[in-house]
Amino acid sequence: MINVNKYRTIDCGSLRIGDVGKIERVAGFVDTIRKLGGITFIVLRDFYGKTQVIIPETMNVELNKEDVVSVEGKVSERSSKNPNMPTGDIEIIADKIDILGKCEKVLPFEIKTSQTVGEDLRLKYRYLDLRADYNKQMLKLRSDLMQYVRNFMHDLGFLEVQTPILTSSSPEGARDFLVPSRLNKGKFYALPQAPQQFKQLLMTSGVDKYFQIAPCFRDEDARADRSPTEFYQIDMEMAFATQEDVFNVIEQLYAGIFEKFAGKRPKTPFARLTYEEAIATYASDKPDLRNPLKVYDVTDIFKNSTFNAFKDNCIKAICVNCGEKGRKYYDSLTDFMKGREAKGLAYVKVAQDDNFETGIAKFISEEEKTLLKQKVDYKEGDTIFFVADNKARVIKFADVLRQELGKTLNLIDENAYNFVWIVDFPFYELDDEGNIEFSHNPFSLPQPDIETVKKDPLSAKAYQYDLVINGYESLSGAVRNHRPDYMVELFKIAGYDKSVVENKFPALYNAFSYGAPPHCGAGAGFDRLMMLLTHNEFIRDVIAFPMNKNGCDPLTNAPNTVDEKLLRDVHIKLIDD
RNA sequence: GGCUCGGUAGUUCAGUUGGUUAGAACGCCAGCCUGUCACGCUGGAGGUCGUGGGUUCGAGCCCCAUUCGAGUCGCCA
Repeated sequence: MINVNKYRTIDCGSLRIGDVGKIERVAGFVDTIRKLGGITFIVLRDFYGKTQVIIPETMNVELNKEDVVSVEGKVSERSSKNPNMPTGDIEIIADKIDILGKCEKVLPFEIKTSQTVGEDLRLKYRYLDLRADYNKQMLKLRSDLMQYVRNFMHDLGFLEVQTPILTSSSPEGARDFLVPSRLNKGKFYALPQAPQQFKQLLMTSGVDKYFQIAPCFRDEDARADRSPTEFYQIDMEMAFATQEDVFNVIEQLYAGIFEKFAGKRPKTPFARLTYEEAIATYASDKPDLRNPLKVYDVTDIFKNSTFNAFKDNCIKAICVNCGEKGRKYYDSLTDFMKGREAKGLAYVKVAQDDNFETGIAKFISEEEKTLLKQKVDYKEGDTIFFVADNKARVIKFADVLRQELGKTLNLIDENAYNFVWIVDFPFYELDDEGNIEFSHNPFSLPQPDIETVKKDPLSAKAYQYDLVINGYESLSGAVRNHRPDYMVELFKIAGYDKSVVENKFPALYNAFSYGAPPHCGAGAGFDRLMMLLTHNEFIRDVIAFPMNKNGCDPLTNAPNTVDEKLLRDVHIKLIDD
């Protein structure tokens, strides 16, 4: 793979016992130095591997860790082999050493253990951090994955099209990054939050299948699993297609990806839940189905309850066997829930002969017990947890409780991957003032049809879908609304005039007025996929040069101030807040 | 913007009720060591305890302010 030249004749990962006797030259970074009296062992590391080099006493060369050197010498069989490294049977007896780049400074952290170091320091010295094996593997995986996706989509006849980076504010909901225009005073470009408009315009242009591994920009706050500022999306769209066609392509793509990069081909087709089912059964629209726990609505059972917290509230229950966990565990769960702004956490334990013990046992009547048995089917040894509050809050609490129980009781197989489509998202919802609002995005096709939606907007569904993997929203897509007349109707229901559609989304509205094919597609988070494949819970660990939580890059000091002159060029004057 | 937690050696951390000269591990430097591979052994250097103020005879520890960082909520089609 490497170029043979004056620096090296072979990489550091390839030499084997059969190469003994050859004269070879290797180049790389000094990984470790072990000096034992007259003999010095160094391990040389390049992108491809590591090779041990012997430096004879007679050579008299001063080396530090991380020096970049080129070494020539004879490949020899080791007298004590190391079965833990691929090149462990051999070593190179150095004959000549050229120091190509000296590491003059004390390293800010040890390369091997950079994962334990504070993130800002790692990012400031990202070029050192990336020298670590795990980061090189990450970069390699990223490259291979990108190549795989590209080949797969291309082979299926999808056309890769680059869409603009400097564009106009798009109809997504996040804050835009703005770029001032020098040639157009007072005007701004926006960086795309996704190529949404362009891919739909491509459909209108007659492109049949489009894809792109697209950079997306959103000026929002970061999370552990969410990169601020910029991330990559596998973006695709198909004309004259249905939801089933998209599912089919995505399932094949993901099955292939997980077969190749995770060693396990998931069963297709993937499971499906409607949004309603997901909320009812798992209290989440992105449930981690590796977690077997279910959430039961027991509001009706306790409508006459004497327990204060249950009065006039929505109540959800989770039933689980907590094994030998004692009082301390229940207290810690209560604290956890209070930390999430729940008022408390009620529970009962099911003892012998289905008797209820501890917690709120004395508040539960025989009748309620019977109904509870029918609903959650508890067994001896189980604990039934209850959360009570208004409906929206109780769903949130049941969700975090279900996740916490799954985690702390080790109910989740960390090596498993679980795929589930969440379909039929509601089209509209009520906002806090009781007005009808779009629930997600207003540009998907309503189902079953426009007439039904007009009659009963709140029960209307959208042809909108997410693919959830292990509780992560990994992909999101929709059957798009390609009918301008529907657009106007749907906006009208949410209280927007026709002019809003025409003025705020002129490109799509106008384009569709010239005849557009029905189309649908999806956008899949590339970085999220990397996290799943590497079992990493921090998105910044799967990006070559990530920004920190505050959208800063400590390495390049971005974002930074600029010269007054540059500001004048783009007609910008800074004001003090 | 809110909430929670944190900032002590190059790095990761410990530091008791407020009490002498602030410790450990790894890294770094020097010496010893010819088969190590997380080499080993001996010694050494390295600190404005984030910053400012306060309480106190005395503050790494208590109080106030401030700043930086992590997580989270808001936000994130």
